[in-house]
Amino acid sequence: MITNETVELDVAANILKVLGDKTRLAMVKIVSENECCVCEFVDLFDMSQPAVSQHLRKLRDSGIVKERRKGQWIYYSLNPSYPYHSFVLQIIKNLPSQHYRIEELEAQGKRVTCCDE
Amino acid sequence: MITNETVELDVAANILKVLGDKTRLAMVKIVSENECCVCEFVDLFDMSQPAVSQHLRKLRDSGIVKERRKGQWIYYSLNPSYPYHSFVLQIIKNLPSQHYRIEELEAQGKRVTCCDE
DNA sequence: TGAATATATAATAATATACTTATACAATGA
DNA sequence: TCATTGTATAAGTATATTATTATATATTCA
Repeated sequence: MITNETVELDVAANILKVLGDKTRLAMVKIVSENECCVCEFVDLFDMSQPAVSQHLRKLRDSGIVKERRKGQWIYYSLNPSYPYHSFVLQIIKNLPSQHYRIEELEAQGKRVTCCDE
Repeated sequence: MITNETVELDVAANILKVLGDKTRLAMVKIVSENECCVCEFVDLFDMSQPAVSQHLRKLRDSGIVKERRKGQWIYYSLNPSYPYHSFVLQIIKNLPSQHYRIEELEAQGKRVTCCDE
């Protein structure tokens, strides 16, 4: 749901800066559709694990996404308690779904098993 | 008016990167409400003329804003023919109005006279 | 407890960004 | 035509960003 609250200029600029990177924008769209863990991003983006971690840290530090540890894995998802969550949703809603990427991972057997809990 | 067209990920990331700067985001919000020329931005942001010009160039090169020469002055405004115009509108619609800034300029007599044409 | 796996962090290097100063270009008006 | 004003561009510099490599931390399991 999209509300009509105004977002201060500098807050908005910071959010847009964090989202203004192709990798991070894709990450945000992906976690808005599927909870996802670090090693899956490594596969999805064909990128080193530290590089992925550092992008995720920016997203986490800003508050846009949150993490949830499950055993050895840390799952990332959109953070609905983020004060500017609806602003983020509004931005990503017109991005093409990235669900097909998750399906490709599954087809390759690379999706982390998380069917418990 | 906001349409529901999807915006490719890398296109969106580039737009967000351009808007992910406080000065440029303010510029875009301002020109969405008032056509504005370079020297006015210099006053508004208390910033050097070349710095302003370089920000405007990024906005112009991306297609987000357009320019119109009027005598010695060059006026900037949102570019409604930009293919992703509605995406930009959607982003800036929740930013606080910057019209008061223009009114302050007017009160100080610093608004460029553009009452002709 | 120790090895294996998942993730985070630190240090570093390459590149990008956003200013500054100096200068060029364009339009106006005496 | 020349001085003035508004704007753009070029060159240089300081800082920020994003990757890499190396290492640390955390969890699981034998």
